Amino acid sequence: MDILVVDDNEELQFSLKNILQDAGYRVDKALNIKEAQKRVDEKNYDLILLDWMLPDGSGVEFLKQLREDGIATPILFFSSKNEVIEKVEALDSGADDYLEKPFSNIELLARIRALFRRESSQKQSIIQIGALQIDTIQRVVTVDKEQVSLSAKEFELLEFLARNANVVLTRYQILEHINKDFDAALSSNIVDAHIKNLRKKLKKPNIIETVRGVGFVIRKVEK
Amino acid sequence: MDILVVDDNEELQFSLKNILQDAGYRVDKALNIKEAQKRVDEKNYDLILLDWMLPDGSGVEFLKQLREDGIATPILFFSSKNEVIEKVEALDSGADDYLEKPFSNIELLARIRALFRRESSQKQSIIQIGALQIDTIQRVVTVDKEQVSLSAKEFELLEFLARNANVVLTRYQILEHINKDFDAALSSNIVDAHIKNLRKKLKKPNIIETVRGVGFVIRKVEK
DNA sequence: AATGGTTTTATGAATTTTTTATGAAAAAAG
DNA sequence: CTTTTTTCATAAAAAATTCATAAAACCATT
Repeated sequence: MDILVVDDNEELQFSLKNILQDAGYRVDKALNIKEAQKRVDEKNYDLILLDWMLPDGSGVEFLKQLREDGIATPILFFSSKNEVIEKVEALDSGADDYLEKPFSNIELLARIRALFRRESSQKQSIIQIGALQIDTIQRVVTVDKEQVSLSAKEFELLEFLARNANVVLTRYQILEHINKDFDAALSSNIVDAHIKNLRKKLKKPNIIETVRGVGFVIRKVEK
Repeated sequence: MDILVVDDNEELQFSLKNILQDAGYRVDKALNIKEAQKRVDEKNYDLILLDWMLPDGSGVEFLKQLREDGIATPILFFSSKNEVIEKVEALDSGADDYLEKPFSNIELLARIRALFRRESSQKQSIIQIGALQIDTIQRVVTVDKEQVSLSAKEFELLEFLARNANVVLTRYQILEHINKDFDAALSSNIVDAHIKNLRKKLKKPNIIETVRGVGFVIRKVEK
């Protein structure tokens, strides 16, 4: 597993390199976009850790360039000290994940594993749909950047809907997914009850759309 | 059920293989068009999952080649990261369905099931007739790319007409199809009422044509 | 071709039925 | 004991159906 760390802060470089190498990854470094471009041309990386701001441009620009060149390597953004990542911008530009300083080594490694986990290689650990954002590693949900506190079932239900965005899920499918043990408790309105509470907590009730006669859906483009 | 997955992204290959095998399908893989061609020559697949862009050419080219060779295996296109499928081009070239990244496992499996459910008539999960498009998995109807919101019965009725394009369906046939329980409620004008509302919602009333004395029809080439 | 009568279809509105939303209480879990 | 999950009864909303009537198409006759 080859990881390229792109950052101009040598200290951070050093500590990241240690953390990653200890975890068994091979690590190369680049101090700026120009250098990063050279590395990418030479080798196929499995992951690129990309600083948000670099001396010769913004990381987003580099990311866009990479995607235009057809390079699909997973990108994990992180911010150095006082930068704030524009999360939406990052994800929209094709980033796979991001991490804000200060971050724990455990979280960093968890996110890297999530990106590598092959069974779910396509499973993003952060799901962003409009104003809704679900961080499945930190188990944090935000709407318009405001944090929302959910119960376990509510979180599962929301994640399920979000991961299957645009697919109308029946009550049965949802129940099957959030209730491990259930013998056709079809008469119950568990799902409805959770949906109600979710809508209330999310503040924006129309994030979750009711499809009458079928079920519920979160659409990427709200109607 | 044999499925051939054609994609150069090994990670995606791996995860698709897992998903599909878990769902009970046998899966072969090909990393490029050349390899895919070889596989197809050796075995009759029930479905081919085809990446939009491949290292040795575009998926569309391969699709056209297959059709020219008289191979009618259903094709489901999908895009890898950051590619955008030209949906119309895909469907016109003989693809049966398409899926854009990121796609949910449930949607993928639903679309595959839909393709297999093609008893004799080909049952596409996306039906395109002139300006009318019906995505039966996402349950979205558009006319001239404008989304139209339909009730459950309206959707069923429209799908029924669209799936039987060019066939004039009697009120009885339609009623039989959209009403599970019905004992010859022939005196009712349920169908007429739904047709009326549908025409209004679809904006273009002549998508659904009345055949006096017989019933209704959606024609592929409007008269 | 125009007329009038007949049949068929279209439509608006009222009514009934079905489906969903919700508050609150009971049960279960932690 | 507190929080979460589930159930239940009921309110609210939406959709399906019916009904009465208007409009259109058809047909036979002049």
